[in-house]
Amino acid sequence: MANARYWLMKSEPTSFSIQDLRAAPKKTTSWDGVRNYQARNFMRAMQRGDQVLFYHSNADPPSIVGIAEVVREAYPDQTAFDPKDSHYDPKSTRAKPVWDMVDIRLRRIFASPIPLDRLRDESRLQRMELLRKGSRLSVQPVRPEEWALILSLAGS
DNA sequence: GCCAACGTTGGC
DNA sequence: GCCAACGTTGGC
Repeated sequence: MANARYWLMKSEPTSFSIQDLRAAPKKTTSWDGVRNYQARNFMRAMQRGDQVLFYHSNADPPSIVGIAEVVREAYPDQTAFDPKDSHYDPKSTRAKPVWDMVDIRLRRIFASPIPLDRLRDESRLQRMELLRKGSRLSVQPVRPEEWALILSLAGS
């Protein structure tokens, strides 16, 4: 895993929580429903073995709650094809898919989630996309040094 | 529940 | 190409 890279993915726990991921078959899920080009492009850049911080947005408090791993690289998001799905997008067809998803598998749930406020306290994390005012990007890269610091905050 | 920030859409 | 209107995100 020398070349593993690091990412952060947001999910509202009322929609899909890290506990839901733990309960999923093989503790694995498809990260469907992303409808933002920048986030999609980051998913397309993901490689098997890349590590992912799992973030609970719209939570109390919003927090990084654990770690997952990319187990399948980008492939077409089927939910975009289904008119009955809330993520349906007629722009995306089976012949020319617009939206992709990846599969991730749970690695670890933090005993103590790291709240957003705690992250803001860290001068070394000030460049994180997550902390940028107005940032809404749901899939974003994380620098190796940020990853290391966050893991140290989570404890071993 | 509020609302600022953001991305997308569509009229022109 | 501009930009107002709109819908969504997500912290508070």
